[in-house]
Amino acid sequence: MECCQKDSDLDASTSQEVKSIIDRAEQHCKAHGSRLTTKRKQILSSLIKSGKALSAYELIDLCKEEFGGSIPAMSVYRILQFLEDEHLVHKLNLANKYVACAHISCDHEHSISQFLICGGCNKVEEVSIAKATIDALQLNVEEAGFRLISPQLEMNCMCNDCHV
Amino acid sequence: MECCQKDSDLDASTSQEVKSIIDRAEQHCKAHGSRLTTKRKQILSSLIKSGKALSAYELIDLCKEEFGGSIPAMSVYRILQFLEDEHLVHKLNLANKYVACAHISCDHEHSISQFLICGGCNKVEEVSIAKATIDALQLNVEEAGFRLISPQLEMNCMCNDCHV
DNA sequence: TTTATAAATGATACATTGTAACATTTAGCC
DNA sequence: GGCTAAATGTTACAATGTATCATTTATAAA
Repeated sequence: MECCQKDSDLDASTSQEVKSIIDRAEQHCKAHGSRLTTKRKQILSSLIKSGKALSAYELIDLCKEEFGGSIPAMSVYRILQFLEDEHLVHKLNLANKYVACAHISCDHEHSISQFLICGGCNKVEEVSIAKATIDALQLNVEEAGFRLISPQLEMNCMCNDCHV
Repeated sequence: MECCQKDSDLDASTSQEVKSIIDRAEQHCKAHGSRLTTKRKQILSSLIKSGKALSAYELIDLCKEEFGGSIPAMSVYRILQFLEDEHLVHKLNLANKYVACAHISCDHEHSISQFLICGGCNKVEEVSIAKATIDALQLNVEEAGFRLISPQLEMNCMCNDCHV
């Protein structure tokens, strides 16, 4: 098993695990001279706990449910932007949703990820792509006279739980 | 050169070429028991002429400019849905925009496409992916317990014209 | 040709998503 | 404490997308 691959049946992480990931995220921010504030922690841990891709407005509801106070939409978008800049969260443009990075707790830089998004329950798996596959796609890009900007592969899928 | 590969400097197709593609699209619809109405032709030919990815509202403006009468948003969305169902148009979810299929004039079924979307000018290239590459991605999907739904790869790029 | 029927389009109102601009609060530092 | 910058709140609005019902248009039957 890879260093940062989670167990298959571990979508709903225990609060202990969540806390550990948040701690790592906080260290990461501190090292970068930024701060993981309370609200930012709330958003991030909501994302981690859910194990799914969530929209900004779904996160508002979830945070209100779980932590009480309501966070305005504007703040949620700003916080998501911050978390994305810190590489703690990925924005999935296919679904207009956000998902916690699967690699917060590992030290290594991860390369291009392939995101599998379940159209039924919005569960997301972030898997890594073989270098040869990336190279093949990259070659297509260059041959067409383009350059890659956000090297992140998103695919609309159905997970086996949702697919009847 | 492949059967359906267009010349590199042919983004703004001549009206003759557009007409020819529209004719093919009309035949295609007739064969499927559907109709390519005037409004549907307007939307499709606007997309073909532009050679870019356009949003629904950009299409409204373009059609008004070019054909006079204004098409309500609701109709545009319905028409785009129709054209997508007929495989004449692809919806690019990354950009919330629509692009004419590059293969309207070829008979063969085309496989999974890789869409290169320029973040500067929204120019789009639709290229085909080697089977080995598709298989590699597909394998990742299955190993994660997912099934592919819309096998269409979209990538945020910059074209060489926009990239300074 | 006229009439019934379904398909296509129009109109209205509204839900959702996202952001600009400015005000206020909070945290860190002297 | 008091200063400064960062973070969050508030308001208003732009952009995108859809539900619902009304109207028009095309097709086929009488």
